[in-house]
Amino acid sequence: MNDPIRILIVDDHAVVRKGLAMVLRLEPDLEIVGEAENGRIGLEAAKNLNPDIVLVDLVMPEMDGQEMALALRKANPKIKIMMLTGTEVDDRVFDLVAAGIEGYVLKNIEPGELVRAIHAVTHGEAYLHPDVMKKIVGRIKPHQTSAVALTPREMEILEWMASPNTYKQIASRLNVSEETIRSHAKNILEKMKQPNRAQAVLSAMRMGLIKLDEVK
Amino acid sequence: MNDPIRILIVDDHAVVRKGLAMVLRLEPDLEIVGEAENGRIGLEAAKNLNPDIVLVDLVMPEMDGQEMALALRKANPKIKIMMLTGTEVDDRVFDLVAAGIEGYVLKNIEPGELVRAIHAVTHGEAYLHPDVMKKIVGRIKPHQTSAVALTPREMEILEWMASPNTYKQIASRLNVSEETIRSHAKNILEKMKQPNRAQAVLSAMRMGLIKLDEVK
DNA sequence: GGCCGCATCCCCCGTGCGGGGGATGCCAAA
DNA sequence: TTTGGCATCCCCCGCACGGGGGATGCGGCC
Repeated sequence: MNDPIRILIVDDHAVVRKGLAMVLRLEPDLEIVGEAENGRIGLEAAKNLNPDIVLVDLVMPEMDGQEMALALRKANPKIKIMMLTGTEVDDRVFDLVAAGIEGYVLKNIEPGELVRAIHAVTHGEAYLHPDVMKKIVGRIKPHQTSAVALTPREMEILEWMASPNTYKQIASRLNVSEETIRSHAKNILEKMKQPNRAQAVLSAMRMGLIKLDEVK
Repeated sequence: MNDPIRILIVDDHAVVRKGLAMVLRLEPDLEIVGEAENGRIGLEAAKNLNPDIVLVDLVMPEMDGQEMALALRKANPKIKIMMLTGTEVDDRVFDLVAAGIEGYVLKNIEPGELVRAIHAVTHGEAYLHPDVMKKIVGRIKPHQTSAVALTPREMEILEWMASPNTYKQIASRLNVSEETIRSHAKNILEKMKQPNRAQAVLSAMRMGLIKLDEVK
């Protein structure tokens, strides 16, 4: 096998630390290289020990898990971070996954599942607890409003409307008259019930008609 | 143990169906109750057989996996759906997870992993392939590009700029002169190097300064 | 053949907005 | 104390855009 996975545990409750360590030590390919009782100490320990992965409790005195995770991510992005928390999933998960935290598990996780999660995360995968996933997926589709019936040409124009180009510029790109573009735009705005170009684009994005990254 | 998990397999390739069935039959608590070679037949079969979970290939003739999944979800939301697809993850995953599909795995998945995925999904969890997860998480934080130094007031105005309100309307909401808003807007556009209000909003959204759902 | 959706093109008007130039008062840092 | 950032307010200009009214030709559908 490969080298063992080097783990740092950060939690303010000694029982939790010891419990985790005991469970994880049963696995031959896992190695506990350190423990810390708050974020500040944990951050220092992570810098010194350079573990493969850090298990961090979210709620801690002095420096909580979120603060520590963000700082550690900045200091050494190669160290994987697995957030541990109680049974509730609060809104901080969005900031955390956005910051690139690899793992997020609840403390009632089965030991075997935790081990699998650790393996997944150290192998570059992401492991999010089903409840976390549900929450994130829920945010993905805030409004799946009824699709608007746009013609293919209108869809094309709509994409161009998301670009910085003026109607005149769009017209010259598409080799048609500016009036044609304005005419399409008028129809689009009416169909989408939007007051102006900017709102139409935002609305289209909400409906999934336009992707944020594919703008001309 | 409990009753076995009743599985319906929907794939247009007989080899894939047989292969899957063979692998899954090795598990004592899994039972293959039916096979179908396209979405239309699969949909009927699902209604008749009432399986616990349906494994659906994404690309199929007649009625593809997405179409079938959405129809089945509508017809009987209690039947879990696990989408099977090739090696690439296309944009349809967003629609699928938004529609509440529980599982999404690539066909190169290890058999053991597939069995675990089936168990997870039938137990009410979500199982998304790591690449899918990455894509979804990536959408949460599209680009965390270098932040632009906006003053608090400018940030506030920027959020209002994403709304349908004209500068005059924003001004009256905030109890300041229209000129003040225009002045802030000018500074914002200059700082963000954007040609107009619409592009500034899009750019701000890309940078994560504005969230799509929190528009005034 | 008639109807209709679709894409193309045209005109006019009012106004929202971008870009340029200012000014004032406040507060904190130097 | 002076400087500089910040928020507020003012004026002018030109253009992009929204909203209203059209027209033409093409293709499919009944």
